[in-house]
Formats: sequence, structure tokens, C-alpha cells
Amino acid sequence: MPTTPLTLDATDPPAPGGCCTPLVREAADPESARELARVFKALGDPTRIQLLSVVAAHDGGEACVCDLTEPVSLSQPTVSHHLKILVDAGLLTREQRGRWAYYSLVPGALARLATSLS
Amino acid sequence: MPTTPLTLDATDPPAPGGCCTPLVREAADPESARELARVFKALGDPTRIQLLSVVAAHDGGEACVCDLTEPVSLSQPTVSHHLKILVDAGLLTREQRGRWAYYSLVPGALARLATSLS
DNA sequence: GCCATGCATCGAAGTTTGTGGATACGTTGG
DNA sequence: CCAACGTATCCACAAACTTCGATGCATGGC
Repeated sequence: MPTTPLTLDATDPPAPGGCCTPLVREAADPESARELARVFKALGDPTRIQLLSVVAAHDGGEACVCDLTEPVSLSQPTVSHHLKILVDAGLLTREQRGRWAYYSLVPGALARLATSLS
Repeated sequence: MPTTPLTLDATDPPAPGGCCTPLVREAADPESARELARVFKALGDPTRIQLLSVVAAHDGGEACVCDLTEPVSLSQPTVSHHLKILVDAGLLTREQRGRWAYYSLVPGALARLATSLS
């Protein structure tokens, strides 16, 4: 998980010219675009938005899978699948305590993502 | 295109109880989640991130399709397809001038999305 | 030790998405 | 008018995604 700023901004030197100028000003290199898209794709599903919301709303900011299946009306394997995607995207963390797996928001993740939108 | 705030926040009254409490505190109703996910899904592709970036970097904040095919190394129909998705998501606007279609960022769209991440 | 519980993983079915070639549409220039 | 140009749309296809039932893997209680 890179900690680069990842913004959509791009330095653009003023360049006159009509349509279809051959200039390619290296705006947002493909590598950053791929990483940004990876996180946004994780947010691109209504179920996962709800999961994040329910986790954030729970006491202590954490919730186990059994707390999450009912709010989204999906099976336990499906919820586990979505949670894994959110963890891989760096938005949630997983902590096993006893029989339960507690998920909670990664502290600055959403804020950092917000700033990357400029 | 609704203009509702659309935040991930949720009021959470303190409620004691062990795991698997039956409480569902209505954190982010499904309707808002669907709308938010729709926009995030549009951002969930590296090509579209690059397109937004290139458009933002161009002079005047606008670019035609012919300016965009080369930076992303994709065919013209594919670029038009991605641009349509970004327009439908409310992130880009399309303005036809002469033979060219100029795309530009919707002024407050990205900023509004950023605030919805809290 | 044995069974119940909470969760992850696997396999599969149905749907969606990304991509490009062919083509149609609107605009400009001669 | 007609040809050339820039875009959008249509069609097809491969890849990825969402979902669930079945199953495996730990942990805890008896």
C-alpha cells in the first residue's frame, strides 16, 4: 500500500495550439491512476458503502460479520467477500478476537481519499 | 441527479450489548448508498481516472475526444464510452462546438464527492 | 475429546463491464 | 451536393464481478 499523495492534479504548462495537439502532459501517471481506481472500485458497490457506514456507526467503530449480514440482507459468505475487498483496498482493518472478526475503519483512509479528489 | 448531501455519517446513539445485537441504526439508507456507489463506480477504472486528469490538465479545462484517445492508448469508441459514463455520473459535461465535442469537469462535482467521504 | 459457533474459502451460475470493429449521424468545406 | 472529418451507437466477445450453497478451519464451551 503506497503512501503517495495520489492527486488528480497535473502541472500544465501553457501551450497554445488548436484541437488535437500532440502534447501529452503526463497528467496523472498510469500507476497512480491504477491505484486510485482500485480504491474507488472498492467503493463502487452499494453494499460496500452500506457496510462501511454500518461499521462506522457501531460502538467503538467496529463490528463483526454477524452484525453486518442483517443490515445488508445478504448471506454471510457474500458479506465476508465484500469485507475482504474493503480490507484489500485499505479502507477497513480486520482484527480477530476470540471467535469473532472485528472490522473497523482505517483512521485516515477516507480523509486521504477525499484530499486526492482535490 | 439528486442534490442531497449524501454523507457516510450516521447518528449512533450509545447502545450497550454484546456481539450480534439486533440493532440496525439506519446508517446510510440504501438509496443514498446506491447513488454514492454509482459515482464511485464511474471512478473505479484507471482509464476514466486518466481521462478526468487529462481533461483537467488541458487548457481551459476542456478537451475533445481526439485529445484523449492517445493519452490512454485506446480506440475512439472506447474513449467515447468511458466519457459517457463520466457524464452520466455527473463528473463531466459535454458541449458540442462545430465538429468537436468538448468535455470539461463539472465545477463542484469532485469537491462535493470529497465532502461526502466526511 | 467432542460438538457448536463464527468466519473464510471454494465452486458455480448469472450478470455486468471493458474493449474494438463496423457503421450511422451530424458538421464543415469545396 | 458530395466528400471528409469527428463522434456516437451497435454488435460481439472475453474478462471480471456479485451472489449463494457447500465445505473447511479455527476457537470456545461442555
